[in-house]
Amino acid sequence: MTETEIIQKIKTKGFKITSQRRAIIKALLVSDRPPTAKAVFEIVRDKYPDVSLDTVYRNLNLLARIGCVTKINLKNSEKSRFELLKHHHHYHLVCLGCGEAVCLKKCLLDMHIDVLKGKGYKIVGHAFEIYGYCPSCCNAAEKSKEVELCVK
Amino acid sequence: MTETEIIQKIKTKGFKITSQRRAIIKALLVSDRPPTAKAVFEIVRDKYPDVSLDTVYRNLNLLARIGCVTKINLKNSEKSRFELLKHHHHYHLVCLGCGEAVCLKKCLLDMHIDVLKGKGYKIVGHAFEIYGYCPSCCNAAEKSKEVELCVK
DNA sequence: AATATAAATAAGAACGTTACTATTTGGAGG
DNA sequence: CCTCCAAATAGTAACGTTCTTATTTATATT
Repeated sequence: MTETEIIQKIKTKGFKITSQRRAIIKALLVSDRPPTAKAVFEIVRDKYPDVSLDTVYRNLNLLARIGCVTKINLKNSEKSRFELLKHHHHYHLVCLGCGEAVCLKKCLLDMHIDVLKGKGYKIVGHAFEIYGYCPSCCNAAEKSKEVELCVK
Repeated sequence: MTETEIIQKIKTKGFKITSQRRAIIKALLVSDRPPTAKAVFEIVRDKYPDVSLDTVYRNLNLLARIGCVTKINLKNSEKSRFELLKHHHHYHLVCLGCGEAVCLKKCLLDMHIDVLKGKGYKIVGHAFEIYGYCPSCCNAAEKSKEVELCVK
């Protein structure tokens, strides 16, 4: 999404445009990979030294709620990352070793979602992530006695 | 899983059996719905007043890593819950209004997982949750200007 | 049974994120 | 251009979870 589209959406929803909010959106746009809240905070602070971390979180979560941003919540207590909504949203296999994400085609949620919508549910989001180790990390993992397949 | 099976698995993996660890497993077994870490902590503390919350977390996470427990990480910063592994694992639609979870049949992950395993990935877990509002909560949600479908 | 060692523990600090409160600000209507 | 009010903000406290460190404990080996 472009800055203009995001601003437009915020206005449509009845929220206000503040300078901090603009700066947070810009920070998302200039980040190459989905940034953490703290990374956004540091970018915004260059221009607005008094901005609070709370403001950054509040706005990132707002953008997620109105559908401009996807909040990527990896398990294992890693920090959340905030990804600008792409038109072709997809899912990932996240390697717990190196952190790299392999893209998966989206092809399996629609059935459930359609059924639920038909029954009067309102769907606002979903999480679908597979966790594991990529081949090059498997050697290291092999030495650990903890690693095991959860899904047969 | 039974207590004996869990203990056996811990031993197999080379970890030790401590009294706190036993008490944590028992707490999982007596809980009707998957408990939070704090709930486990309070049960265990009845018998071991000096147990630390850290110990509870450490052990619950260990049980998750060795495949005895599923860690349920709802978005929106709710607390994690820890569910003893059932043989027929399934997924949920979690209502953000009332918190109720509707069970979904498991029928869609296997394809991806098989492909990945064929390529040498080691799968240790996954997250699959749909977030939204159930019909009876939709009325309340209707009044909010924030609610919107993310998935068309 | 005594010993050695890796693992587990308690206590508290640290981290990521959200909640609270008093103050400031955007933007709609006069 | 003013006024007004809901919304947004900064600052800080609180919450859930993990990390660090020094101490204790479980288990294997003698």
